[in-house]
Amino acid sequence: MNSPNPNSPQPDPTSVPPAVVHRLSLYLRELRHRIADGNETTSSSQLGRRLGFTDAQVRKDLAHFGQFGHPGIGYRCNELVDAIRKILGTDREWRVALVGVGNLGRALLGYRGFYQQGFRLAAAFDADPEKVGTKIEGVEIFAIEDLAEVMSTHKIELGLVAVPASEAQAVTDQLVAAGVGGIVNFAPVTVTVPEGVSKVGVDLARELEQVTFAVANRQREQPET
Amino acid sequence: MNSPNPNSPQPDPTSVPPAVVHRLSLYLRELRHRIADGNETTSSSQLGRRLGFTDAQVRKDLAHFGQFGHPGIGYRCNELVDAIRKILGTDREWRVALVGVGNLGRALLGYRGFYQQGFRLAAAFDADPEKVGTKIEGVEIFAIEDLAEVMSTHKIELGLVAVPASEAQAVTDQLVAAGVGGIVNFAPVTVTVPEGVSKVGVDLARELEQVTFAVANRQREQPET
DNA sequence: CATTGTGAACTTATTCACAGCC
DNA sequence: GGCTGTGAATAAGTTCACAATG
Repeated sequence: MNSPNPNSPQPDPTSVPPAVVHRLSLYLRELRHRIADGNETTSSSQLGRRLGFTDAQVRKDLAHFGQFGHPGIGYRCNELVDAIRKILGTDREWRVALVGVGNLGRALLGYRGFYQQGFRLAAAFDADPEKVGTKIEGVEIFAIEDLAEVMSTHKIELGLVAVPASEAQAVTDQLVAAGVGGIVNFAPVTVTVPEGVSKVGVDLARELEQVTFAVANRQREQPET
Repeated sequence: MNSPNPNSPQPDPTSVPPAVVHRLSLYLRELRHRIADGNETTSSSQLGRRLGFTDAQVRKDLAHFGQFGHPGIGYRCNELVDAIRKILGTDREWRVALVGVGNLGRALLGYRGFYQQGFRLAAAFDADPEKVGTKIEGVEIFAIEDLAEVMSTHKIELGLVAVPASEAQAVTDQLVAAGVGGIVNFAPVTVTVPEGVSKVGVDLARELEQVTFAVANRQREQPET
């Protein structure tokens, strides 16, 4: 191990466990906070302690992708941030569309965290003709019928699905047909996507259920996924 | 195995892996959809196929908590829904408070899925004096200074943290001091809670990062956590 | 001398496969 | 025949522990 050479392991990324990717983005977030606090370097044990993992876990996770540390020193925050962004693919901007401008959809349009991480909400869609043609948070709202065309002209790569459960699969199908690479589904239903399209589900009530289970069973705090 | 007897295994719930609890709430959601579609029963293989797991996985997960199935028949949907709700602790109402009535906070106040699953948003808090005293979606907004008192008079058990990252730890501490059993943290920072309090983190940008990783590395669809 | 990266040991989770049942 | 529950087998993930290093 000498000067960081991210080209050493570089394994088949298909074999990286999803849990590792989850933690990676947690490391990224924590590194940014450390930088904001004026730190130049950090270590696997520091990162681990802060996040509820062991130091070995942090190192093993990173080892999937290369060598980023400096023995005796730890990790240089900026260096590691850049490396993780590259791994996650967030070292560039991504154009994102939202479908469903309800309560949650509006919140997503206004969420500044997306912008800060390089996600550009370039278009929104809604079935309500009243909303079509208006702008919310500077994002124009289009009719669902125009989805394919707008997606193409705006070069959208990712979709956020924030429609009622009953509409989620149909909307997902349309996004996929329009060539989206992945979606985040906020509807409380499991949608299916073809192979080669990726998918993450966020269900707010389900998150609360994880807490009620723990409270009802008086468990101890879980590390953050 | 005969008539379901949920009292057989009934193991130390502390030993149940978090991943099992995640899937449990997915089973619950899917069961409800099946009931809504008019089905009386389902099977581990049907549930599994729909959700992207094996049938054995579904059965093993349930086996942590008892015996709920009927050989040759499968699971009676209503029966299993009741059992899972009991396990998750959602067989009763939970009183929930929201801290931070910004974009996301307002969306959470208006989210009907919470109500449907038995979560009652009984109070909201915000630092902005303009908002204090008003109501959004029928929920009254209080000053953060009054948090402890309001939490107690409204018998709040769970908290939703939807404040900026810089405030999240302080708010969490106040909720914990007010006796909350668990929190869902929407701020993009890892907060710490004492043992005995449970915590779930939801970071919208992180969810998108899981997708960009998959797209950037052309992976295949992941089963839903 | 603090800290990484990593093989080996261990632990946990998933799948297999089949007896028992409807 | 179809399906559950479960012990045994397998696979995956985590931690240990230590040689290598700036």
